Amino acid sequence: MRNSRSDVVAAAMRVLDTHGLEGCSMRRVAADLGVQPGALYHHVPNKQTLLALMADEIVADVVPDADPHTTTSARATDDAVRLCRALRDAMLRVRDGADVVATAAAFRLGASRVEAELAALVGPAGARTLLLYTFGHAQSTQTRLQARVFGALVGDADTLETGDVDATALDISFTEGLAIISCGLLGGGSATIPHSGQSESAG
Amino acid sequence: MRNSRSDVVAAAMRVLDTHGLEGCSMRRVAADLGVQPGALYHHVPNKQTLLALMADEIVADVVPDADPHTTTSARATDDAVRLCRALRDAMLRVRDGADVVATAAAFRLGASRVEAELAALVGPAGARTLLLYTFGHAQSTQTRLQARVFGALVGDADTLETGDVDATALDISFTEGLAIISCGLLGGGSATIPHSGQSESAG
DNA sequence: ACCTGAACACCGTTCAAGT
DNA sequence: ACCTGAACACCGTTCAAGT
Repeated sequence: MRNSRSDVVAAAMRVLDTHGLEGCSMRRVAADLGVQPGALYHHVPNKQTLLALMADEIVADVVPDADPHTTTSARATDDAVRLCRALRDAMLRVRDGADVVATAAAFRLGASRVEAELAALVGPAGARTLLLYTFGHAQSTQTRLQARVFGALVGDADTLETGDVDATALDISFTEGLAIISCGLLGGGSATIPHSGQSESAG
Repeated sequence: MRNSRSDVVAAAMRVLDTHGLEGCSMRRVAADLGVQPGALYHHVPNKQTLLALMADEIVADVVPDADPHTTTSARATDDAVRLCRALRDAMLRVRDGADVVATAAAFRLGASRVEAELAALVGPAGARTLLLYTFGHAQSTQTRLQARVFGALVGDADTLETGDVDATALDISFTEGLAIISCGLLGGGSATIPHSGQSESAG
């Protein structure tokens, strides 16, 4: 054989890095592989599936950096926050990564590995809340940092006026929201208390 | 004159309703207006701008249904939650509305009217957190409900297995997340206390 | 099994020329 | 000022035919 499915995904990741999500066309991926556009459809049924595979790769090595001795719920919330941080880092590491992951995740929210891990720590409602916030903030961050680069290239004076944001300011902004949510998770009330083990369905 | 800018936006909203965001092409909007594609560029510089105008229209009449006697912060948080609910309703009211608004908002987070109102109630960090959650949840909701309709048309048996979600279940899910965040906003700690009047910059 | 060649049915955007 | 006609440089996807 000449090309495998993972060759296609690897090529797509390369094109994503050099041309961004908007420029990541099937035809360009094919060109990167030195192959005709139609050839891709032997390895992948359509573009949407290819994007989902890319999203999986971006998120692949997002792991909680703490061992699972979840006794107090304060500890669990802390682990969940760390997992969100790792997820955010993974998405920001690749060009337009947040958009790729968020788009693919929208289709199957409730079915991802990271969400399951979060749900085990802080319950399903907490997991959704954290995940949606993390996706949204990362997308916004990436859009703004990219706009800043673009503005710098054009020499746009408005850039400093409307978007005087740097990476560290956005980091702090992310942390603030995370603090609000985790505070709400600890505050009791309507927040579901997670089972310390797995949930009933592993599907 | 034959067509104004608002005619173009109105036509775009019609096309959005009948064909969805994916099918909302400049050429189709032009056809709806009985005009050549190039004619649109007399009223709008590009498609991105048209989408932003559509987003403005979708969100236009999102107003807080409570008067501004913000004395206790519990009251302010409640108003903020109600504003998020109104925003969500407005987005869900039109086909793919959440995607349209979220895409347009990503470009200028920190510059929208609704965000400013939220910030006045619960501070900038709280506003961002609520807004990103509301966008993300609404997008996910709309994607899933649409997938359910599609599955029903195709008669896909997996629909019931993987996505047994209805509108009310998603409503409850939204409320749960909102409860977590507002609980965090009230919990004090790192949440910024809003000024009861305006912030320093009205820009 | 994997790929080529070629087509089909589309896109957003530009721009001279008309009225 | 607003629009036509026509083009430019692209898309995703399909499919007979080759090896």
